[in-house]
Amino acid sequence: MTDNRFDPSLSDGRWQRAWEDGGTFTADSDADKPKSYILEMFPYPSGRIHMGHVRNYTMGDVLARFKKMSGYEVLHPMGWDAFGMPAENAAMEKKVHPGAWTRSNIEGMKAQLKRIGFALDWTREFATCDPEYYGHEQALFIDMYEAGLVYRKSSEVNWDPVDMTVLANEQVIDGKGWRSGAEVEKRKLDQWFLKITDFAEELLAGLGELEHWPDKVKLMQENWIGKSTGLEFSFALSNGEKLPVYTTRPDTIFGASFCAIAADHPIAQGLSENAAVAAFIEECKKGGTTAAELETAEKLGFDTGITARHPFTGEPMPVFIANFVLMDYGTGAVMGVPGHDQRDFEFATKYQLPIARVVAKDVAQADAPMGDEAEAGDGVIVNSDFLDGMSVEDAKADVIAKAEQGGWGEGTTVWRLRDWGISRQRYWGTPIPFIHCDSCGIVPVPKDQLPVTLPEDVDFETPGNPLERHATWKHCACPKCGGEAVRETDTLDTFTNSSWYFLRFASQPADAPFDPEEIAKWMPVQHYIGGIEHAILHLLYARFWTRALAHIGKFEVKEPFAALFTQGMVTHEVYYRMKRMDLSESKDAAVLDGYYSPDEVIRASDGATLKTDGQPVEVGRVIKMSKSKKNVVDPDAIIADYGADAVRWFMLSDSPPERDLPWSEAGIEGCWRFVQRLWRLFGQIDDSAKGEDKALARKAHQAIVAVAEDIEALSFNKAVARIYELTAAAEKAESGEDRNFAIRTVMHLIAPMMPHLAEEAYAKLGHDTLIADAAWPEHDPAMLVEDEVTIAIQHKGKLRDTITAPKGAPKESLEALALASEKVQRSLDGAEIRKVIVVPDRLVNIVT
RNA sequence: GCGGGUGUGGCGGAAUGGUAGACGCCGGGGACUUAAAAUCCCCUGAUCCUAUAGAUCGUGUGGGUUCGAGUCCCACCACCCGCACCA
Repeated sequence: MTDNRFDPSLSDGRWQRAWEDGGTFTADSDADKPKSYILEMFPYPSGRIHMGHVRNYTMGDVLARFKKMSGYEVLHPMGWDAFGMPAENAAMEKKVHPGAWTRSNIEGMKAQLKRIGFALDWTREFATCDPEYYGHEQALFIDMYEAGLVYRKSSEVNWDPVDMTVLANEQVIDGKGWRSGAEVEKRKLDQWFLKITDFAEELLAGLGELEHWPDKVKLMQENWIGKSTGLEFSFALSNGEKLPVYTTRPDTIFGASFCAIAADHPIAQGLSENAAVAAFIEECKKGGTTAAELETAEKLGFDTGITARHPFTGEPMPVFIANFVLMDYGTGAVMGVPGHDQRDFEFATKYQLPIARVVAKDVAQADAPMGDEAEAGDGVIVNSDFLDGMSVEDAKADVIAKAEQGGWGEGTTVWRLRDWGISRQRYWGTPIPFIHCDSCGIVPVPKDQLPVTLPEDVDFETPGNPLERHATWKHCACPKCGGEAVRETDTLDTFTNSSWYFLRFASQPADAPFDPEEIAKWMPVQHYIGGIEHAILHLLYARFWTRALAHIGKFEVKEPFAALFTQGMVTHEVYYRMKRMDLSESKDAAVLDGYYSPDEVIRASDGATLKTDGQPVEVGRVIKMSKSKKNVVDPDAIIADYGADAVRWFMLSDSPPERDLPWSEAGIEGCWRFVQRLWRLFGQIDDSAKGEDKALARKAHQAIVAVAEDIEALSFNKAVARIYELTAAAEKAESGEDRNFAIRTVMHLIAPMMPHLAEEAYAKLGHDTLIADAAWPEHDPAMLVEDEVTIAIQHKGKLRDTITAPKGAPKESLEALALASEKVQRSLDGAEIRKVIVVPDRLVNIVT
């Protein structure tokens, strides 16, 4: 390489090999240093690394390298979330085995990651489709079964007719399969479940201790868990049956004027011999589930003719089948209090049921007429017999107490969270390690027979579960009685695989899923970084597995991730053309003709043209990179042009990490220029030069502290800005000891961010060790303090002048200096000074 | 509908209640060069202006607290995200 130009095509590989050969980033759990576990959400091996991965892993990498330089033993592993439907889809489309497809993708993506120079401990790499990994998962699953956390039940499931599989509630979006987009159907199947609801209270309470998680994510989980407290009680019905209902507002019980049950409630079903009832139930099922449809859906009811007896007044109330009552929440039946619940209000208005006021602002307002909507707010109870005058809270407690004393109801907690249905009728997943025996029932596979491995010879020509169709795989002997039996052919939801992988990274004995002593050394993960799209599913399941495993005595850790960071997406503007459908001039007649990728387009400051024909293309919004919009930039191509460090620097610059990062060609060019600028600067260290530059030295010491703080806070964009400032100051400075110090400081500060450049420069200075192993520079606290400060002088709230004063100058002298300013005097223009506010080392504000 | 977030130059964005626009990108001007690339220097919120000076306005809108508000409070607007008939 030439001296005045940094050549990443030579340097990147050289240092990547040096780190690998030296085991630089291999974590030693026996090291006598404080430990730090840095983890990014592991990728699904879909084929290629994309910019989103690069951004995610660059952030973790900077943290990991910085922690190492700061004296920590760092665990920064990588692996593959390798089970999942894309592999099966590929198998169907391309006629390759899911395993072969997955392995080849892993190989390619691993090479891509290495090309970016991530400080990963590859010795701990695994894929969740490795029999060793999923075998341990099967063992843990059996442990959970034995602890009573796994059960089977016949249940209505979300059936995806395209993927031919069951979906979790979380995987159904607006009534459609999250992956296939197909309309989801209801089916009854025998399913395996994990008792996540046993941990609902814990998972909710645990959120309170997660100080370093984004509030947004905690709130989303809180809403998902959905705790509510209230009263469950039964109405006596005119047909002799009992109708259990659940309410969060027992205080409004005197305002109840009807009952409503879900269309699939047993009582409704029992009446369905009546054609009118059956027709109404059918009508309720038709309603769409999209946001817009629900918003506008009219409240519909069918009067069953049955009446319910009010527990206090004894009054009969009509019982309706209603389309707005959900069977799978509470008891599937509600008491309708139209005055204080908006849905009940709409319903009562439509069917002309009484709307009584039982909550008012104060007792004097007891007879105030109701408006045109329900009053859900706080107040005092009125028109409610013994509750009159009580606060809402007191009345709730009182009614619950009365119900419990009277034995007709009890205070209960209801959760929105459902148990986790983990059965998938799919091939490419962890086989559920159980055997069905006609005489012994359900029998776990003995642990010494684990792993239950997937058969290799499967076909994907027909939809459905290949394990079910396989000629021999499912047939086996019962471990208990030795008779003929069949294996469970369901596999575990892929979210299971990602629910404990961080434990396996921390510790990987051959004969157990993990070693509790090693777990104790590394867990919890100190920084967990990934996309916001996992705010609920993955993060809740991982928290559940960790708690469940702790519950059955596997280790002490309760929460897996001490700090969570959700990074923004990498975005790019879209390029497209419209075409006209007809000859009219109306712009509305134009429809999308097609999208163009950034490398098909020449982008100028005032627009964009297509390379092939030189004609303009439309420049659209800046949105998430996606193949369908063609606004993707391939990391490999960029790295080939600019090297790994320029790309890494781009990922860290400008946008705060939690926000979206707009990719731009100009931006990466700028990063490339900075790489070369640093290279020239690093070449200017001259140890023979003499000369002081206290201001520069001070800047360098301040940067050491500030950049460290910024990295710890993951404010990479701020760290980048400070490094630019120090670089510019060092460039301008006269050569001498302090300049050399400043340049060496820059070299160390950029080492976590641009490690190849830093290593190359470090080696050029004659070091035969790695800068990756070097210590973060020490700072001199005395050098952090300026001895001169700039003081702002304000008058009438505006800046009039600035003066330079020694740090810590007394108020009186600052005031005198301020008043001595000619500009200030001009602004004052002889006005009478009423007050002077002096903030030491900051400003003087003169009030007239 | 409920909950949460965001709003600052042409763009990405800085700013413990104390000099708004750090830093980067774009743009303009200049130096070097036969030329280009590369590099370096200067300018770059708006308006006014008697123009190296000076003034006014300016952080979504309208109020408020304060000597002083991008920052705190109240009301509103726009956009984004999550949940959604959850009793």
